Formats: sequence, structure tokens, C-alpha cells
Amino acid sequence: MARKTKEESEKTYHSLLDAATTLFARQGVAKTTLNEIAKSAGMTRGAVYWHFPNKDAVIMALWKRDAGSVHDEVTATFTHLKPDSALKDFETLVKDMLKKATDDLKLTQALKIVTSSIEFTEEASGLQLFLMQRKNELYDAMKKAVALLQEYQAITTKHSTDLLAASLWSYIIGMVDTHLEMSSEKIDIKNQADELIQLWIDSVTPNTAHLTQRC
Amino acid sequence: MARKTKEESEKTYHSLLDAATTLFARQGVAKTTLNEIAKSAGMTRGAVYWHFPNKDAVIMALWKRDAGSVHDEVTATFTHLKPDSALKDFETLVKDMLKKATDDLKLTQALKIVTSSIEFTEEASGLQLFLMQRKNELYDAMKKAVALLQEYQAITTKHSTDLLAASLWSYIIGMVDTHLEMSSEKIDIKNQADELIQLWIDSVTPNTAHLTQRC
DNA sequence: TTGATAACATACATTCGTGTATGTATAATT
DNA sequence: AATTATACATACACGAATGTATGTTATCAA
Repeated sequence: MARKTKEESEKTYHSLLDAATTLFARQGVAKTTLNEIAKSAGMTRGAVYWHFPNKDAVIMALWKRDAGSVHDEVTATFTHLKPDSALKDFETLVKDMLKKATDDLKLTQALKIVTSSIEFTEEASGLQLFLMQRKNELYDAMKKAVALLQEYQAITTKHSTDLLAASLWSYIIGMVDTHLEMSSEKIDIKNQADELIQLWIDSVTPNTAHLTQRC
Repeated sequence: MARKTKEESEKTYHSLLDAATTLFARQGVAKTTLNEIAKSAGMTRGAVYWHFPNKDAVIMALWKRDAGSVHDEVTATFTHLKPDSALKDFETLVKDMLKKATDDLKLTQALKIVTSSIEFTEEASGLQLFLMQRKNELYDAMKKAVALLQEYQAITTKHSTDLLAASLWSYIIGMVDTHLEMSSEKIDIKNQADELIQLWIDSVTPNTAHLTQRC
């Protein structure tokens, strides 16, 4: 049809992203066509191709919109832990992160979409390179946080930074993955996230109160 | 061309599965066509459609061939831990499982393929239902193992079976996922798997030797 | 030894999604 | 007020992959 105002254009932009998010999460990325997205938003494919060059760009855009800010905040906080409140800040950050990942619908859907978009091909696409870079950023930040906790003596195990970072990373990735994949009746990550994180922290922290057997 | 003997037919069957495995792992499942698989095995699409009804069946077949036996062994051992050697058997089983998952090329490729094949759509395909059932089987077995360890007093934390099972499951899933996704220069799961598992076991086990701070 | 059928190859039809090219009316610009 | 560029809709061309139908030959059973 005809041209719209900038505000209306922004509205359709977000409508398209919303529709794409819903359909991707419902049917999977591969089996969702650009035509479906457009129709679901009350538009045609012309609108999609006006706002995005292709499907990968849609995914990248919805990640930036729904996960970008959280990603930036988390990485920033990880890398700037203060010596006096490092462990407490670390704990709340990780717990909040998991809470958002399991509570916030948009974020959960975005994570679902990007995890299924990462096909580990040899020559990665632009989208996959982008997502891997974000992942690497997040890991580097988390590893930095572990190193800081060690430096500040908040972590008191003899294990190397590499090992502890790999441990925490695997743990969190597994929790998110499990939350996205498994039915919450089988494993209820959402309601156990705090305890699960606490379990890890206790295992690398001088507080031994969680052990039933005393020395 | 012409008909072949049963032996030759079995050979082409495995050639097709081998070719599919390599191509799937290299280019991803979605971007690999049945024609590529056939050509890579020195056949045509006719051979593929003779042995398999579609691409999903190829994936299911290669899982059964390259991961099925390991899956069966692991689930069986998990559910039949003996009271006297439970913890030790559990430890070696998990470590061996991770070692195979990171060492055995065929198994690693199979895991890579099935993880990228699980699109969490609402109405799952036959393949996805199959894979989810295997996953549930494995989780149930692992949870049973945790329950047995608690029953045998090998695990001495106050945490519930559900929580411990969710913890171990997330941890292992995360390790496998990380091994498949991240470059081994960033995180070398393969060479850290044993220590990572030991870290978890120590955290739920009465042995407190890993803590630097004594009571 | 002679059908019957297994083990494929080849050919065909058809769908389906993508990308692009073009049309068009209106908002923004001057 | 006239022009321009925006924000889409519509139409078109194209390849690409799938599924199926059919052809072909050698093997195995009788």
C-alpha cells in the first residue's frame, strides 16, 4: 500500500519481530517461512524484506532487541567485580541472570531461537559468527569474574581458573539448555536455579556449612 | 544399475551412513542434501531412498548405529549400581561416558548431529520424539543412580534427589554441549572432563580433602 | 533355469521458499 | 506545491530439494 509515518514503521518493525519470535519458538526456525511471519504480523513479505535482508537478519535483530541489553549488563558486571562485595555481587548476578533467562518470556524465546540457530558448520554464516562472538564475550567475562574471585580470595579451592571457568560455564549452559529442552515436570530449572547455583558456589567457597559431615 | 549381494548392500548402507555423518557434522544437517550424501558415498539418491524413507530416518539410523550401544550400557549401569561399589562405579561410568563422548569421533559426530536436529517445535516429528525419549531414558537412569547413591549413603548432602539430579544433568549436558560448540582452545572439555566430574562428586561427597580451609 | 524380486539408477512432476523487480500511494522535504 | 524518497504490496523468475514412478540388471529361490 502506501507509505506510513516513522512511528508506524517502527511499529510494524516490532510487530514483525514479535511475530517472528512467536513462530520461531513455536515451529522452529527452519520451518518458519518469511511469508508466515509477515502474515502473522498482518503484512506481506514485502514488509519483511524492507526491514530485513533475510531470515538471519531477523534473528540477529530479535537477539539484539530482546537479549542484547541483558548480555551487555552481565558481561560488564562480571568484569568489574569489586573486591569488597565480589562474591555477593557475583552470586546475585548469576542468580538474576538465570532468573531472567527462565522468567522473561521474550528472553527465553530469544535464547531458544539462537540456540537452535547455531549449526556448527565449518564455514559459519554471518549470524553464526555473531552469536559465537557474543558467546565468547560472555564466557570471557565469566572467566574474568572467576579470576577476580580467586584474586580476592573469595574462592579458596586449589583448582585452576581454567577449570573453574569451564565448570561454571558448563553448569550454566546446561541449566539453560535443560530449561529450554526438557519439560519442566521432569526438571524444573526455573524453580531450582537458585539452589543449583548455590550448590556450585558452596563447592568452591570456604563455607562448609552445607556438608552434613563435620570434621 | 544392477542388484548386488546382501553383503554389498550392507556395505552401501554403511557407506551412506558414514557419508551422511561426515557431511552432517561438516555442513550441518539442514544444509546437507540427500543427493550430496549419495554422491559422497558413490551412489545416487535412489540408493538413499531404498535404504531410508527420508533424511530423519538417516539420522535415527546413525544414532542407533553409533550411539545406541553406549546409551544402552550407560542407562543399564546407572540403574544397577551395587551397594558396595556404588560410588566408584558411578564415578568411572560418568568419566568413561564423557571420555567416549569426547574421544570417539563417530559418537561425537552423532551427538553433534542429534543435538542440532532437536528443534523444540510444538508438534515434534518422529525423529524428535525418538531423541527426546532417549534423553528422558538417560535422565531417568541418572536420577536413579543419584537416588541409589543417596540410599547407599555414598552421597551425604541434605539436598533432594531432584536437585542433585538436575545439577548433575545440567553439568553433563553443559559439558557435552560446550565440547561440541566451543573451540577446544577456549575450553578444553576433553582434557578436563575427569577433573570436572571429580569436582562435582567431591561437592556432594563426605570427603572434604578438596577444601583448602580446614575446620 | 526361470521367474521373481532385491538393489539400485534414472527420469519426472511438483512444491515451496527465496530473492528481486516493479508498482504505488503517502509522508517528509524543499 | 511540487518533488522525492519512504514503506510497503504485488508480481515474477528461479533454483533447489523432495518424493515418486519407472527402468534395469543381477541375485536368489524354486
